[in-house]
Amino acid sequence: MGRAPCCSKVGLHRGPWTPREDTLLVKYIQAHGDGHWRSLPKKAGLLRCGKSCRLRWMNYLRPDIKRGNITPDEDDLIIRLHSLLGNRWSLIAGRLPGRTDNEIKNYWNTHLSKRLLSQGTDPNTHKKLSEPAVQQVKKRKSSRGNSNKKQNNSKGKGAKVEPEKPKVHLPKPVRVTSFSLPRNDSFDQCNTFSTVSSSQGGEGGLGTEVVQGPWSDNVNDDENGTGFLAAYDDHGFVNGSDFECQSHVPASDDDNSLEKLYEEYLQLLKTNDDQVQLDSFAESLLI
DNA sequence: AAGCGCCTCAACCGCCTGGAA
DNA sequence: GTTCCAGGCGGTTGAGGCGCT
Repeated sequence: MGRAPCCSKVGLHRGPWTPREDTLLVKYIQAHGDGHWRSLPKKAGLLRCGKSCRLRWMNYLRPDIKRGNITPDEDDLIIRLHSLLGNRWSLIAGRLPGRTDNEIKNYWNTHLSKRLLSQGTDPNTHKKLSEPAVQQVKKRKSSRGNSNKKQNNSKGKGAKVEPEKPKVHLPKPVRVTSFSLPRNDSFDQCNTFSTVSSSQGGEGGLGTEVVQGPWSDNVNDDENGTGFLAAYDDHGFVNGSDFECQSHVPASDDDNSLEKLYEEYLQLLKTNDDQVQLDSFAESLLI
């Protein structure tokens, strides 16, 4: 018995949000708070599905969101958290102040997984790929621009040749309830480790601190620049037990706090036996 | 300059879970 | 104990931008 859609799609707007819709949503939430997503659109005068409103608010309109310019340290942290948690984007996002799961998921899929592949690391297992696999990746990369360049193109939906899809090799994700890890609270929790929020103006109001635009060039150009990925490979982060955190970029408050954050997680792992490492780690994120 | 194809990322979809009835 | 509802999550899609030929 299939579940009915979350809302009737009839007569509802879809696709990109207009500035007017954004304004309506923001004004409503500022006045009444978020939650009750199903009834919210109606009350706010929006012809949108409640889910769509929630997504828009969570990913783009919340005042505490910072967009773009993922720092190399955040980059590093995402990779390391992913090696521990797998595709549990919401958990990873919860550890990165101002970042959303969608943003991190996209960033992983478009940048980091490719980068790991090109470095000879399996983005799913975070283990070294066999030599032929690495060469295949490089081949594919270099073949870009040739007539045979169609690979994982979503536009060719019909005859989609499945490239190796990322599979999670970790236990089933633990759902984070709004009680155990509410979004905003998670930022606060992060801030117990870090001072990030104080520097990014979370209370700046809608859009005042939102950075629009492409990802930082630093990130894209960082392939070998800071060397942290080389360290990643060399230290085998997969088990989370035999590498050392390294600060590879000039230390700012943000960078240090991210390092600290991750080190705390590592300590949690180190203090438990191997069997319960992941569980403990996951639990630590939920408290 | 034009056309083609890839890349990015905002948005959607379907499923799952927890809580209320 | 069961069913239904609402919220949350990860996976997937596709429009638009961009680079290459």
